[in-house]
Amino acid sequence: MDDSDGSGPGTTRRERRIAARREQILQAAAKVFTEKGFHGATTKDIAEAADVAEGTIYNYFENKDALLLALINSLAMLNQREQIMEAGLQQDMSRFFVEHFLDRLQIVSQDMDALAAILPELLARPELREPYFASVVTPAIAMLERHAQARIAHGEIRPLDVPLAVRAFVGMFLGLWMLVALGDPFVQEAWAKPDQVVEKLFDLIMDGIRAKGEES
Amino acid sequence: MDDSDGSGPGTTRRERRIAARREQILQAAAKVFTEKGFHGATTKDIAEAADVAEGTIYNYFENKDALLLALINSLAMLNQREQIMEAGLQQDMSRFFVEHFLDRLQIVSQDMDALAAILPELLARPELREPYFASVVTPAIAMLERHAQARIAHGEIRPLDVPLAVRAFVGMFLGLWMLVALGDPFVQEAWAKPDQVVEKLFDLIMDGIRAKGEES
Amino acid sequence: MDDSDGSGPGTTRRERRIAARREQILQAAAKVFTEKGFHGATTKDIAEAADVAEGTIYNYFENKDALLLALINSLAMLNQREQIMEAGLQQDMSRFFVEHFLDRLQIVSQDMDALAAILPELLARPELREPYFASVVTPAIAMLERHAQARIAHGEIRPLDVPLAVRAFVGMFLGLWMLVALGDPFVQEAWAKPDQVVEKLFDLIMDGIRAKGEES
Amino acid sequence: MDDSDGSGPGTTRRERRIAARREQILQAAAKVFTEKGFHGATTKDIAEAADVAEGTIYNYFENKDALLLALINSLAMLNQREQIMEAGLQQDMSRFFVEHFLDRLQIVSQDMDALAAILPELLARPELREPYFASVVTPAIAMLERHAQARIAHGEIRPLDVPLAVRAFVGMFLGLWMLVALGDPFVQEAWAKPDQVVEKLFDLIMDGIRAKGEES
DNA sequence: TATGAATGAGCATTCATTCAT
DNA sequence: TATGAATGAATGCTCATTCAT
Repeated sequence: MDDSDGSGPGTTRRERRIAARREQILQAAAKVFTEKGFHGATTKDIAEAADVAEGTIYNYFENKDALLLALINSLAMLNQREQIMEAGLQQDMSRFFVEHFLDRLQIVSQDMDALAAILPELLARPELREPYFASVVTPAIAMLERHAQARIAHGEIRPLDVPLAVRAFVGMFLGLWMLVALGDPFVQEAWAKPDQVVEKLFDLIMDGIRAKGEES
Repeated sequence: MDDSDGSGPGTTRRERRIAARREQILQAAAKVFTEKGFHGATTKDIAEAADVAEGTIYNYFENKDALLLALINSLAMLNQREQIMEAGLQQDMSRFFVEHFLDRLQIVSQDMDALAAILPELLARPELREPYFASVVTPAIAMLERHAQARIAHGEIRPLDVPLAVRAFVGMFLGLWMLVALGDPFVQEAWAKPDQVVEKLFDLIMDGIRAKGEES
Repeated sequence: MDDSDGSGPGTTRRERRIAARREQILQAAAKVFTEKGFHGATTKDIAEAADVAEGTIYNYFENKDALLLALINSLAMLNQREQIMEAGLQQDMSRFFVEHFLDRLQIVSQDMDALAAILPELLARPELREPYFASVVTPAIAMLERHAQARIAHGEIRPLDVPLAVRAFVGMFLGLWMLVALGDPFVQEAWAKPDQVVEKLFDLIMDGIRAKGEES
Repeated sequence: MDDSDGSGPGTTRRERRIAARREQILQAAAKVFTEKGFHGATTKDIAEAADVAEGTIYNYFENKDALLLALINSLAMLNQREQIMEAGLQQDMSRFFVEHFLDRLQIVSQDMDALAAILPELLARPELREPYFASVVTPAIAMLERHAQARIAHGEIRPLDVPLAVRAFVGMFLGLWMLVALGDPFVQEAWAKPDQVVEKLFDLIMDGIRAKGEES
């Protein structure tokens, strides 16, 4: 009804205020979930962290579960980086891997704690798993499969079971992330100065662990 | 109070009865945690599954958390298979990897659901992470590191950053397991007929993904 | 603030606007109370039904209870039909009873649902009962008592305990109404084609149920 | 498992303890509902009135609604007096009416307050009305209809529309009860010394209000 | 006046834990 | 030891009411 300032296309001041409040609450929820886990976090905690009354939460989210879902979806948005990866086909593999991966690491690191708060619920509750898997994991894997196929066609990667290899690759990073989440000090440190680590991992993935003299 | 039979060294009938009861409750807890997750499981559920009164649980375990800890520890016992692995150094790598891995898969598959029930709590609660990490993850990684070092010394594996490589390896399996837990149908199917998959993974790990003509 | 037109004696345009708004909200409240009961109705419901913001309600009514009281009072206004009844003394009893009763039935039927929504609160909350009883029930009964006295004086009704008889009479209709409210299908149907029913009831009231041959 | 005392057929001590506790809570609920109405009564109130912890209520009743339903059902048991009424056919009408009615009044008076607490919910909530109507009202009316038919056959009551007459009769008492509940001082007093009132009502019902000289 | 977002007291219900039997 | 009824603190959520715009 009131969009008299030119602040944005299709967003009134009211809509922006509402979106901001929603975000404020969502961030608070992410913070508290991260600190105490989903079950350990009370709506009171979240309200306090958001500097809002408890009831206000319910003006923006149906219930506590809806907060979790919204958080999952916001993490899912990381996926919109897909384009970069398609574009990455131009680069040679080493450079692409290193650059893209470092880039990705930056992003994931920030959300790692939030993910660690969400993952438990994801594992424990099938009804949350399906939408998450469909909207986050499936597209990411599909994109990597296309990427790998292109590299194979281009002769950079040898022909192999692409779905499995991609999942092994994705799994490796998921697993390394999990080691961090579980508190492994080695990976935690490595995560801190990632350039060398990423290079070494690239090496492992490209050439495997076999000694030179040996034959497969 | 009663050790009049010679039934075992250091275990009276009473002690065995107690141990059996404890195990009965623990198995029930594992079952219920698996089905409903730690938070979804009530002590009432567990008592019913164990065919025991609610109060009886507290004669064997301090509280609900203690059940979780005991379960974590019992999963940690998988580690006692370590000897096999040390012995495995005699075998050539391919055979060792395949055999050991298939073996392991059998065990892990059985406990996978229980782990999926426990992991969320592990991730959410730092005070549980530390003992778990120390008693399960650290020894497993250390053992693999020793194993890898031996293989390097033996010239089967090329010299590399062993701690990182081992963690990448462990992470890969953790990550693949997580994809199963998250519901990825491809890995779930692959998990079902593991022989081929294991072989392909071995291949990937040994030789990497690089096309033959290329040079590192 | 603005009474510049001569629109009515003592009512400015503003006052009329205010009264209209009040009525609009009150009707909405009646509707929602009827549908969901007093406790089931939220101020949000009422605001939506009145096509008004929630806060606006509080510009016209102190609180939710005040809405109920206003509704009670508006039902009490049915009482202003009293004059008709006094006038009814001219008619012979049968005609008066039938005509007046049918008339009344029309009115009551419309408000029956609203009454069913209000009555529960009336029964449950003493502080509401008193004003209602004083403003609605007492005058109605008093008027009927005068009417009955007149009929006795006129020789149409035999001398009897007027207060009791009137209450038995009033009670009978209240009770029949309650049977409808409780869902009795027989009375509900009878309510639908009232002419015959009213005649039969008149008969019962006038002559009782005793068989002709019998003596009191 | 333990019925070693001869205290009752098929009731163990445990069962009796449980039944007693249930009754204790139910009585407390009746009391609190009566005082504050269903919505005004909190589970905390009920627990305090029953001298029990809040949680204990839920060991005996599913939820607050179940308390209400149990109360409704316990009032429905008044109906088991039916036999008396069938037997009452032996007595002459006047005596039967007076005796039975006085008897009934004693009972109803005691439960009147509880009924006043329940009725509002009955009126407001259709899902409660149906079972109540089916289990309490329908049988009572059916029984009175049979009774009336028998009296007609016996020549004590003139032929009339039995269903309507019975409902008018039932309605009259319901209505009088409601006037009491609404606080009418006259009926309240009359209720206190019922002998005369009952006789006068009998008179009204039997002979109607028509003056002797008049003709229908 | 009208609005509707913010508020927070209040409530039904759950469930781990205790303890008398 | 085993039992399971009793406990009551803790929690998610509702909704009448307020008040800044």
